[in-house]
Amino acid sequence: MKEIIAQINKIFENKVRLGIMSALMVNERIDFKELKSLLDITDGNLSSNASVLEKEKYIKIKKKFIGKKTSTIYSATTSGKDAFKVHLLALEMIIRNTLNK
Amino acid sequence: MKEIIAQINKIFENKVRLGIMSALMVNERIDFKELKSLLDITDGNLSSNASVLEKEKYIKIKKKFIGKKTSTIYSATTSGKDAFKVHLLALEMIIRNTLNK
DNA sequence: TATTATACTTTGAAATTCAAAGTCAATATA
DNA sequence: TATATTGACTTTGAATTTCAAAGTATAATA
Repeated sequence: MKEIIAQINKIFENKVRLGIMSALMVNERIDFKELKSLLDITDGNLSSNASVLEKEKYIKIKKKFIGKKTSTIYSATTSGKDAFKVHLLALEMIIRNTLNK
Repeated sequence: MKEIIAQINKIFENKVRLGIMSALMVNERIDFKELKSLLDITDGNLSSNASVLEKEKYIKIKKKFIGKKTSTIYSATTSGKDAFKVHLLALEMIIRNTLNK
């Protein structure tokens, strides 16, 4: 049990960050607006949680110009994807040992 | 996506509480010592997180005497089990949509 | 040239975390 | 028989985290 719990990554415990990572596993890149509407959260919440993931080097944040407007593009790093998989596998084990009991 | 994320229960985001609930889904009752060693956490951490679950009525905390020593016994309530299942099903959907991609 | 809109970021009050310190009864030791 | 010490927790509070309101910067519009 403790071995599985130890695989739980504190950074991914937060549901916004869980959502960001999940979205970035399926989509190679997503912009701010899209991610915000996908997760249905406030600007501040997305921005600050994305910063947490960036600080851990789990995602990359790039700013581009679409015409004259800026656009912020998010993508997961390889280490972010790997760390997230470890986290999900731990959750999967917990689920497997818990449901249908 | 937001519909799934909305099913994530803030109380169960914390890994100690996730571990407590998971253990109490599989075992009808567990005592303090057993749970502490199962999760490998400090006394204070177990005690305060169990209190959070009790306040939500997700678990019951009973004190018994084993000889002349007190023993604290934890068990999940029906509503606790139900809430935990909802949480795990949401995680399961995220995992299913995320892994092997 | 205001004013409003777009696209975020920063700030900080409120909530949460978790180990150290505290409580309290039982038992061992001097 | 005082008085440590142990066992089984609980409480406290400093440190960290959360997240929406306020702020910033540029562009479009009236």
